[in-house]
Amino acid sequence: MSIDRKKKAASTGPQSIDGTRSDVLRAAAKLFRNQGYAATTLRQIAEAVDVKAGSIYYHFDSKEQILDEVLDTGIRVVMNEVRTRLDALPAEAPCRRRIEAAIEGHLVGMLQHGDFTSANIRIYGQIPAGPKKRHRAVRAAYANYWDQLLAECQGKGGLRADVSVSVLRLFVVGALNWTVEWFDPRHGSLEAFIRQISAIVFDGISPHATASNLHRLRPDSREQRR
Amino acid sequence: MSIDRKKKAASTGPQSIDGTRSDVLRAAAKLFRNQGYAATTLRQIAEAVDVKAGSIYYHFDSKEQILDEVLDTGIRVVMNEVRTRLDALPAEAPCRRRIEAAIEGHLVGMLQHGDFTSANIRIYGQIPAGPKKRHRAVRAAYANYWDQLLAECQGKGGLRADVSVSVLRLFVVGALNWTVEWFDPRHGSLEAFIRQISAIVFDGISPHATASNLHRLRPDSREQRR
DNA sequence: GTCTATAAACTGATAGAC
DNA sequence: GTCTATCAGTTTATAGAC
Repeated sequence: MSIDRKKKAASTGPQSIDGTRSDVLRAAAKLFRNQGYAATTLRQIAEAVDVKAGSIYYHFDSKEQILDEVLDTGIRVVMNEVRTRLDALPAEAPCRRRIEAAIEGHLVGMLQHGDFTSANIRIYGQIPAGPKKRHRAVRAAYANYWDQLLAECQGKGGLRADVSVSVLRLFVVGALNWTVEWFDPRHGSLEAFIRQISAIVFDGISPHATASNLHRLRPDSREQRR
Repeated sequence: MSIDRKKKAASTGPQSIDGTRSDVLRAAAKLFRNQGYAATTLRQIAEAVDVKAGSIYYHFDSKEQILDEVLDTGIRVVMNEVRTRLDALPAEAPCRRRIEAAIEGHLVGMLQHGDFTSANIRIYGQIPAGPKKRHRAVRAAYANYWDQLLAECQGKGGLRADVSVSVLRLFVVGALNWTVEWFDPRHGSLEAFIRQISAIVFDGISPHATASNLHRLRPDSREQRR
């Protein structure tokens, strides 16, 4: 029996160094992401970390407490990546560079902690009222962080002014959030992906005179305009 | 008892004219959206349409069959709105206008059938393998529809060429999908919203010389560039 | 810290009356 | 078409042994 445990723990790899408690959170995030909160049973979480269901109650008071921690982690890892990059920029950095740094941090945070961030995004609209209300403050803080960045840039003329900051933030962060659902590292590096997404966010899908499509500016290959 | 039924049916409004079967689908879509598939019980669906749980099995073979129809409806209503608008355009319509029509159709379809479309987006990643596999063809057909539109435009130079069609489609459709999670009609009309979203999708968040921010082009109010 | 055993409630689905 | 009654299985959470 203890032999079985050691074997499984070894196959679980270096994740187990933090102990059962963190293992439960990681397993829960993955299951919440792929099945939803209500559909995930404590027995499934327990089995994933090679423990019996009853043992979980030594580390957590309830299933809802596990949910609380998974939700908060999903936002905090992203916020940390964004804040780190923005704090590293010089104070006089132009808006485009600052927003690029925020986009990069958001994407890196999302894609490197996919189970926590994807679980957060997927299940937030489906959880009970209690956890939803408790988690709201963490979400609001992150939204506020973006709003301040964007509002400052819009005030300086570094951001389009015909759309409100809140709509810009909801659109951009929403679009970034969704990339975790379809980004595939087999189709290219994360760095290249970040550059592409940044380009679309800043300049849209319209054709631009970039190095890779300059040839399109020859009149005969241009689409007819009206 | 039959009095109670009539009273409830009247309060349910004109939705009931299609009969219990459609009522079940509408109620299921709403519950799936807000609680997830597994968390929604047949008893909850039954209660929402003022019927007993056992009665649902007269109209549907299983809970999974209800899921199948809710999922398919969520994509089909959107695809119909998009196709209707594109088919109404003249054959020589420029790419910008065609893509604008697709964006408008997608947003109208999503926001006017919010429970079906939001349920689809929210729970697709969390449902059992059977329904997921069955639904895949409907999703692929819609993705293909966008890909053909975008590929044709990119070939004509009507779309930026430094990002692949599939990434452009995934980003744009993903961003549009997410708007159903935050669009609030109290903050403005649907028409104005569509114009704003189209503007961001085509030209990005960078400042532009539009009528509403021309004053920003005065040199002294412009952000310092480097 | 983890286990077993169990309580109390709920689940999808079926059978048969009306 | 809808109802009631019920089956067999599952759920979260608890109690107490080790």
